[in-house]
Amino acid sequence: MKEMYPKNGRVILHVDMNSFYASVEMAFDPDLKGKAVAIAGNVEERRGIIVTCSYEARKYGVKTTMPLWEAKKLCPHLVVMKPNFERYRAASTAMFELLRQYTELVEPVSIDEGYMDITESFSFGSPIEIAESIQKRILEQLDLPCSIGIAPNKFLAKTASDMKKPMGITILRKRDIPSVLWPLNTNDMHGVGHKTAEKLKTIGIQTIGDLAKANDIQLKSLLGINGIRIKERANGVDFRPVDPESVSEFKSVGNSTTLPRDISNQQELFHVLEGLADTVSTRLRRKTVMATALAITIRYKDRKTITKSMKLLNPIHHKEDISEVAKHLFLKAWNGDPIRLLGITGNELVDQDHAYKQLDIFSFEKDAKKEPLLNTLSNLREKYGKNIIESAGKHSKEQVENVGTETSFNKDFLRTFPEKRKDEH
DNA sequence: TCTGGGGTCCTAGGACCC
DNA sequence: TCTGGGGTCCTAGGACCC
Repeated sequence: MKEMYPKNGRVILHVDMNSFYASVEMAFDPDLKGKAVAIAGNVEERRGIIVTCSYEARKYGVKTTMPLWEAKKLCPHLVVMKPNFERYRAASTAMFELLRQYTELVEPVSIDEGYMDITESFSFGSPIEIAESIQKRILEQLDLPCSIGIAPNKFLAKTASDMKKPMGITILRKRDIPSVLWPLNTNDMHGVGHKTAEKLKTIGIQTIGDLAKANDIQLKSLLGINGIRIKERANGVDFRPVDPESVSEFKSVGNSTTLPRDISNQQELFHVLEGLADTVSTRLRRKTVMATALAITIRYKDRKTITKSMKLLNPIHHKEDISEVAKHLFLKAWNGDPIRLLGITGNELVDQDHAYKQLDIFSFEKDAKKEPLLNTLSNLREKYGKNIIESAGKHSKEQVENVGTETSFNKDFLRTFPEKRKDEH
């Protein structure tokens, strides 16, 4: 089996859990086995959609992202459940622990799938023996089905795991590419969605094989750097390493909600924002990070979606601060129309300890940690116009100190200000 | 009475700097 | 006699994925 791969080639597995949420519910309550089960968001409200469904439900045409009412029409006896994320997280943790018994090189990509680099794991057997062992043990120990792809890189492994569901094991070798990969339509490719597939059609590219042979210049002008990348993938080229650390390097934390009805009353909307800020605050703290930038999302009833974002002078994680900045952004973005969805996202996250250390360097007030940091850029902008650095520079010393007492911002601000200016030349 | 909620990455224009 | 060519940062929006 080993000589199947080039001497210095890698062996990558992609482990993909089959209809994960529904399978976890069935493992939890075996009475559900064999039934048409669907997990749906917003079950008791309108606009619920199918998040995952069992293979029995799929037989009736029920699909992921389908509106709930439509799924019920197709399958009247559908068992609809709300998601139990704690259960799924627990199952996910157990699954990844099992994978790590074969190698440390395990990269979770989402709650229900991950890559493994088993190039050095030959002591556990051939790649296919390892895949069989993993699949069998996940089924026996967790009562959960999965599909596994075996290939020389991530893209091909991911493609392979998708080819046989449920409970498949598929090997995709480089030499299989022309016969297996190339006949497929481009939008079957991971990384090519509806829009890209449509664009590709305009230059006569329908299949992955067409893409593999496409003209670089034309692709680049049509799709930018992504055009080149998907062409490489279509040729089975993908050098991305399996990175076990990537999972802990999250870059944003957000919360959004579709309102039970479209709302245009500002007080109600503010109340929603406060709830979202509370959730984001809790999630930030749980991850012991703070946000250095904040964004809000507004979706109107015609589904037009806009975002408004802002970088902050200091990292925040208190709900009061998040709420305040979010409302500020909201008022700048909202055109007064009825709103369907609101969201808040914290971006440019920094480690909490690191954030406090920075405050210490600026010899921040001793009680700074007790009081919410009402010293965001938005406050200062509201008081002193849009360019706080410039306008503050024109204030007298007393005025600047006034800013400080009102916003508990003074020392930080005064020390940061001169450093912001680069040397003249 | 169509289309949730969690994310990542990329692009493009304007401001600003040297 | 009004104007170049880098570069970074910020913001908005789009595409994609599970």
